[in-house]
Amino acid sequence: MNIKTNRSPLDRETIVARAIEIADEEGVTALTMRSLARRLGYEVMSLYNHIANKGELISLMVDEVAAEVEISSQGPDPLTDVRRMAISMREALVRHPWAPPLWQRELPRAAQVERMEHLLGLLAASTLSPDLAHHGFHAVNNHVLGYTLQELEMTIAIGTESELAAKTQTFLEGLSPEDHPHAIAHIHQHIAGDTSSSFELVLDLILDGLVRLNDE
Amino acid sequence: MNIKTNRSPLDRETIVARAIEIADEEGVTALTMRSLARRLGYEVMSLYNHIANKGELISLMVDEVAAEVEISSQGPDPLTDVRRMAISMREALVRHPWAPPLWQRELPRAAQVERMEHLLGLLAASTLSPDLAHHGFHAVNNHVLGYTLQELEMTIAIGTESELAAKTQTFLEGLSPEDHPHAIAHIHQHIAGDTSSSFELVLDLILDGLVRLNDE
DNA sequence: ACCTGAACACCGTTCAAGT
DNA sequence: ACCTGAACACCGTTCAAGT
Repeated sequence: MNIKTNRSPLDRETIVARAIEIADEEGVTALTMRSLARRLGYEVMSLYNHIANKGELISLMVDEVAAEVEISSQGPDPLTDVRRMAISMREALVRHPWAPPLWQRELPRAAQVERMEHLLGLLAASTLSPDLAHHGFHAVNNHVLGYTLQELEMTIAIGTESELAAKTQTFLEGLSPEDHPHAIAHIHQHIAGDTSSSFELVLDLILDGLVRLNDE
Repeated sequence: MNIKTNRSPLDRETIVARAIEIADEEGVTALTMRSLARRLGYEVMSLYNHIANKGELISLMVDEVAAEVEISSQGPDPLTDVRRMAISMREALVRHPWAPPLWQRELPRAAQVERMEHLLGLLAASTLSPDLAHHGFHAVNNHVLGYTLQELEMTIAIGTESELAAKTQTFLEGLSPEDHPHAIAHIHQHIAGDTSSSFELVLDLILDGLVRLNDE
């Protein structure tokens, strides 16, 4: 009796879905071909019948996160839709904290291309010049990615997880108030602060700046 | 005769320096404890007499890059110095393309803290409100990091390296002009474009936006 | 105090063999 | 066509032994 029951048939889609589960629950470092196979109820080598290698797996996982980004097109004007997509992208990235560092390591796949195409379309439909639309695409993209990336690192280091919070605490105590007053104040602002409003503040700053530059 | 000649004595400083050499020349993936030991002329295990583990090594390497960022304070006004530091930071990151993805994975070390302290000091000395100074720190930081990160990925994927350029070429050909006109145009803009002027354009957009928001 | 040989517990991946 | 046992070539790291 070789056939194990209670296991779904193996295909790319379910492999990627389980891989995302592991990464969400236990972090990317816990995602190995072996741990993935174990969760699926198959042997490691079976995975290679459906994906070329781990790099392809990760690329597929990232594209699945990209697919969660809302394609917005109902706004009163194109830049409002750009704004909504930026917020939706941040939400998707926060849902999958392992994704930001891997976001653009491979060439974009289907969902990523779709998101990119739509975002560029919105910018082209706006009042922005082609040149500013190009810069705007990257400015928005980088802001979302950079902000989320740093926010997640900060949350990991400072958040309520007692173990790492202690590490940060000893770090903070290592800073002398006379030598590093601003750094100390900055970290305290973080512990008290509301990050998501700060995200939108800078996002609007960028969008407004683009429009202003365009109208000059 | 156990003593090998022609090798510098082992210490943290030279270990980190050689590690950076390997990463610069052959990429981070080529940096293993074994390859590092080989370059130093020692055995692998000797490294552990000077550094705790590979994580600490990488953290030390990143701090060395942070030390290359110019601490600017001669400008006509504080925000000009902020601008200069942002440009200097980008230059340091471009010099060490492996650094951006690792930039804030660990708690900041001495040089990183110094850079942070000075940057925050400049923002505090500017006309910006404490709140906007806080947001400004992250906006500038994220822009530099995000922009450099995406620029480096793009360069790797699109640059003159024939092998990967071909990969991008087939990717481009996979996009149909009727379905993805904007994406195709965007990539062509990249191949032709001047990235470093775009970096400064968005940087100024952010700095001007902060001042404007502050003066409202 | 610093260096190192041997070994351990992992990785991703290949290949030939099974059904 | 898909699954898998055994094996390979790597990792980072530990520990006891050397000097």
